[in-house]
Amino acid sequence: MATIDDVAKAAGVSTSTVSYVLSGKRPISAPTRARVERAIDKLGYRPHAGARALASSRTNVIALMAPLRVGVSVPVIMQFVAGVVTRARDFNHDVLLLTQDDVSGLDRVTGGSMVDALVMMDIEADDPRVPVAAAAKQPTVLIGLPQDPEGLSCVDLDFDAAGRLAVRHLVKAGHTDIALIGSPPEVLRRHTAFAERLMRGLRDQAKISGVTVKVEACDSTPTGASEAVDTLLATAPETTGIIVHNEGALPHVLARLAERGAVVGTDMSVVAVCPTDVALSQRIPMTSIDLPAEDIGKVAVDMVMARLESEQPSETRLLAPVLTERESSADGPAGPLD
Amino acid sequence: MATIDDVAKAAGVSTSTVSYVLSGKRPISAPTRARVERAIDKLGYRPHAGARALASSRTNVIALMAPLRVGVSVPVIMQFVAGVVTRARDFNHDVLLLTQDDVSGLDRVTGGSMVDALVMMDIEADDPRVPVAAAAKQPTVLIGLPQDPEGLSCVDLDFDAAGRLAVRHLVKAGHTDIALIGSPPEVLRRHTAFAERLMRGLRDQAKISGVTVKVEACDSTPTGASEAVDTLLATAPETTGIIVHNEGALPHVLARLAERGAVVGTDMSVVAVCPTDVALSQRIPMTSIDLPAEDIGKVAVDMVMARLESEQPSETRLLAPVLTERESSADGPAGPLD
DNA sequence: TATTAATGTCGAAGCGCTTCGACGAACCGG
DNA sequence: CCGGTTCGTCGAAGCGCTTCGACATTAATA
Repeated sequence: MATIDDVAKAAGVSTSTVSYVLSGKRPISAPTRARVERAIDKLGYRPHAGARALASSRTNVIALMAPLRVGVSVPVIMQFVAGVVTRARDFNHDVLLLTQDDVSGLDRVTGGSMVDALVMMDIEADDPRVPVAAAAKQPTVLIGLPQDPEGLSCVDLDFDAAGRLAVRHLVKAGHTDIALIGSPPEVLRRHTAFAERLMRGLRDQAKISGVTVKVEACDSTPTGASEAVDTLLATAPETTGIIVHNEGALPHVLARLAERGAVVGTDMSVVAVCPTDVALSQRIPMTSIDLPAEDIGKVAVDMVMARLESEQPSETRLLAPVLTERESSADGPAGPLD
Repeated sequence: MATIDDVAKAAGVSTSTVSYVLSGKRPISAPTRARVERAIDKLGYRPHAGARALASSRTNVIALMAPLRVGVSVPVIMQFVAGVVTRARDFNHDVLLLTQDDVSGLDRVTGGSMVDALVMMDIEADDPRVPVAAAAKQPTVLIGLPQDPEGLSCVDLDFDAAGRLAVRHLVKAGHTDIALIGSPPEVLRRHTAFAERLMRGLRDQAKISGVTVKVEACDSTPTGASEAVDTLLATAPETTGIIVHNEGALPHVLARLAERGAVVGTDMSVVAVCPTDVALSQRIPMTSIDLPAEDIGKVAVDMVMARLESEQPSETRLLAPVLTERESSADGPAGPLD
């Protein structure tokens, strides 16, 4: 491999000049720059990342912690990941992927200065990674909202507002008996932030609107979905509006409803909280509140890069939920409220 | 951040001694080692990855190219990824994730010595990345089989054998009219290796067994699956055995078959080629040939690490397919052949 | 007991890059 | 026409680590 000195020699300049051509941190005359550039691609020179990291204390790598936990939809995780990776490249950064949610990986990459910054997904209310990340010298952005962000920046869909929006939508259409088919029990047991926030929004709005909301946890399997639907139909047969917040279970919930004779979009209104592509690839185009996973990933990178470039106060960005009406919801027994 | 010199000073030894304690490359007496180790965790010392990379020309990072292409099942990709990441950690390596299939990313990370080795997924017959990887100084393992591996190691399920096995299984059960519902047209257009190999195996065995195999490409959408099923039933109504090689379409294929009145496991035998968990999470437990994605990922890492530790000739490892009978297949019109 | 071989530790020379201060040359206004 | 800028370039000092050769010690061998 050619080194910067080889390039300097070939171009007849000093190494620092080559470095400045590369970084643009000092003015270089056009002819010199041209000579250097010619030498660079004649030799096929690539700066050594480690040497660069050592000298500049910048790695141009960010870490992405994307725990592959049971109960969370893998395609949705990947949408976040894709957003992060894509946007990181726009900032000339690469992504180091950590799939275990252990704290050890975290301080390996931060302590060892392997990365310039951190993005962490799937944050729990009381996540052990948060204090560790807060103590690191690298800026961190959380996708999700812990109880105490400890000065870290956060970004997520405003699930609280999403919950309220979903209920309002159903109430406005005349539904008074509403249910949530939610995350798998494991997810709730972990106090995953987004699940709890949606439920809070739901309940708050239900109280305000004076309607009932029955909550049913649901495994992301055909069986789990069937059970959830069955117990719902058994314990709250008057239900006419269902909110589904579980990408994996959604198709099976719809299938079970069909088997049980409930016609979605007529007898039963269903609002999904999920990425748009998931909403559209069901048997019926679903009325849904979009979970803009890829965008959130991109915003996370934007935020973390901003903090890298200049000291900035931490901020929390909650994206406003957008509900799109499609064919899975209709007016309820009380008729449209206008 | 504490440096190795700080540790040396604190322990009253030279820096090289600290280094040798860390690497174990030279014998160090127990008391010295103890003093050094105490100093290390008193200071919270972490070696600087860049400095280490520069001095040792080892980064302890491997690159994983996992292009997120249309038509390939995201959960399946993630199983490969999970296998790679997990196993890499066993070798004390982290994973740099590249999701674009462009060659530029490839030589950024190899040329810049950002990684020690490479694992590339989703290999096409004539993949432009292959020659580039072959020219890199880092060892590379391909998950998939290009036309010309150019001295690189490869690992994959033996799709050729899988195709033959699937046909043999159906023929033995008395089916003579067999069909494949395969990958999406985009995947075939890209000449993705595994899709073509499965089809080759299928056809070879069909010729040998004297049966017909109708091949139907299939989008991984409800519509795509329905269309595939419909045209199959229209153009080859005598079909009694179907092989499905398309994780995304599988549930929709089964749904459509049900709608069309074909009882899977009785009228119609279906063999899936997919990961076991996918086979088990269908409406019926599917007879399937396992695609051991996570294992393949792990093997890829094992192979690449072996080449890293000692110069070894390249090898191609094709995992033997295993068919597990479950409830989606049964004897056909000609009855069991024994 | 003299000789050789481990064993344990140190010092110093890099690894390839960035960056700071310095310096000559060209350029400005007064 | 001269002091003060600005521009373009250079040299050298690190960044924090690994690793090689050297050098004492101590243990094993004859």
